[in-house]
Amino acid sequence: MKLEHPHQLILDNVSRFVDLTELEKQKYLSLLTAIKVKKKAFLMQAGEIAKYEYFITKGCLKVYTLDEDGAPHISMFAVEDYWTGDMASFITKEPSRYFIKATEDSELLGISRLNYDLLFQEIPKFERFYRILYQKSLINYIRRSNHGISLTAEERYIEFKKKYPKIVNRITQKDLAGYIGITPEFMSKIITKVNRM
Amino acid sequence: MKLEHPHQLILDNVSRFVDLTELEKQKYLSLLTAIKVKKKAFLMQAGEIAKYEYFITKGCLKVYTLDEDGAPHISMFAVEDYWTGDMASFITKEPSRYFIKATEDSELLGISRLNYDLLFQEIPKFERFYRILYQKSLINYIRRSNHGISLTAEERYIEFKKKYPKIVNRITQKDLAGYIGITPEFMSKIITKVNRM
DNA sequence: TAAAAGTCTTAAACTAGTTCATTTTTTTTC
DNA sequence: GAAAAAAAATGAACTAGTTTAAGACTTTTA
Repeated sequence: MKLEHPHQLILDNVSRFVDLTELEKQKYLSLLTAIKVKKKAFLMQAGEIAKYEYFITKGCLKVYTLDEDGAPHISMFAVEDYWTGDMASFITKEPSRYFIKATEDSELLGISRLNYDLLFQEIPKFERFYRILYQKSLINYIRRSNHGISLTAEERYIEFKKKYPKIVNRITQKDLAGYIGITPEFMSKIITKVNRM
Repeated sequence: MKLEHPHQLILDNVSRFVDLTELEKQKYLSLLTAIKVKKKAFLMQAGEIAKYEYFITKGCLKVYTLDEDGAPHISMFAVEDYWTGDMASFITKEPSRYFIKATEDSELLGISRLNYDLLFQEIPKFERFYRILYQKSLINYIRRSNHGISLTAEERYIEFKKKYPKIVNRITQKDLAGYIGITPEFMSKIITKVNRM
C-alpha cells in the first residue's frame, strides 16, 4: 500500500513501540482526522474542552496559558513528529486553561475522544503504545520540572539550545522567554551575553 | 481469600483502573517483594541503577537530587498508597541521580524490572493499568511544572498546603523548602508571614 | 538525661530577575 | 514597497529570593 507522507509519518511513530498488521494500520488511520491551521490561527482556546489529541506532520505550534496578569507561560513547542494537546482537558472533559496557536502554517492528524476510547477496544495493542508513550513523556517532564527549579535562567537557555537546536531557530525570542519562564527583556540580555562568550 | 493490609491496599489501588480475577490477583502479588526501611535509611542512592518501582503501604519517603553545590532538590514526597522510584533509571537501566530516603519507618511493595516486564506478558491488562496511571501522573506533572514557573514561592507554599494537607504535618520545613525550591531561611519567613495573615 | 546534632528564626548585605520607558530593527500587511 | 505592527535591545530603578552568620529551640542518641 502506498501512503502519503503524513500517514507514513504517524505509522512510523507508532511502530517505534508496537507492531501493527496491515489491517490494524488501516483501521487506525480511519480513526484520525486531518487538520490544517494557518500561522497565528488557534487550534484550541482556553475555556474550550479539548476535542482532540494532535500529531504534527508539518509546521510548529505553541501551547500556553495566561496567568492572572495576562502574561503567557508556554508549556511546549510542538513540531513535526510530536504529539500535543491538553491531555488533562481531553481526559477529564473539563474546560482547558490552554491555548494552542500555530507559529507556522501547520498540518496535523487529530484523534477525537470518541475514537481514542474506541481505539483501545478495537486494537488493544494501543494500550501498550500509549503506556510507553506516556512513560517517556513522564520521564521528560520529571527531568524538566526538577531542572526548571535548580538552574538559573541562563543555564535553562543553554540547555534548551542544546536539547532542541532545531526549534530555537523557528521561534521568537519572546516565545522562548515565555517557555524559559522569564521576561523578554531578560531573555534579550541573556542571549547577548551568551553570544558574547 | 483473606489478605493482609499491604496486599489489600495495592489490589485496591490497581482495581481503580482494571478488574483482576482471583487468579490474576494471586499471580500479581507473587511478583511483588515486601520491603521495610527504617527512618533515615536509603531505599536507593544516586549512582545506582533503580532496581524497583515502589508502592508505599506505610510511612513516608522523600525523593531528591543534589545539585552541583550539594543543595537538595526534592522532587516528591511519597506516603501510603503512592507509587515512587526513579522511572528514568528503572526503564533505561542508566545510573540514577536520585536518592530515596525514608523520613519515617516505612513499608513498601517493590516490583523488579524483570517482574515488571513479565507482568505485561502474563497479565496484559497491566498495560492498561500503567497506561492510565502514567496518564494521570503526566497530567499532575504538567500542571506542576507550569505552576512552578508562574507562581511565587509563597503561592507555591499555599498551594502545597491546600493540595497535601496531610503531608505538610509529616515533613520538616527544611524538606518542604527543598521541594518548593527555596532556602530553608526563606521558607521560615514565608511560614511566619502566612501564619500571621 | 545530658550532650550532640539537627532544625528554626532573625537580620543585614547581596544578586538574579522584573518593571517601565524609549529607541532600533525586523516582520507583516495592504 | 510604504506604512503599520510586532519584536528586540538597552538602561535605570526596583523586588523576590539568597547568603552568611549567630542564637534559640527540638530531637536524637548514647
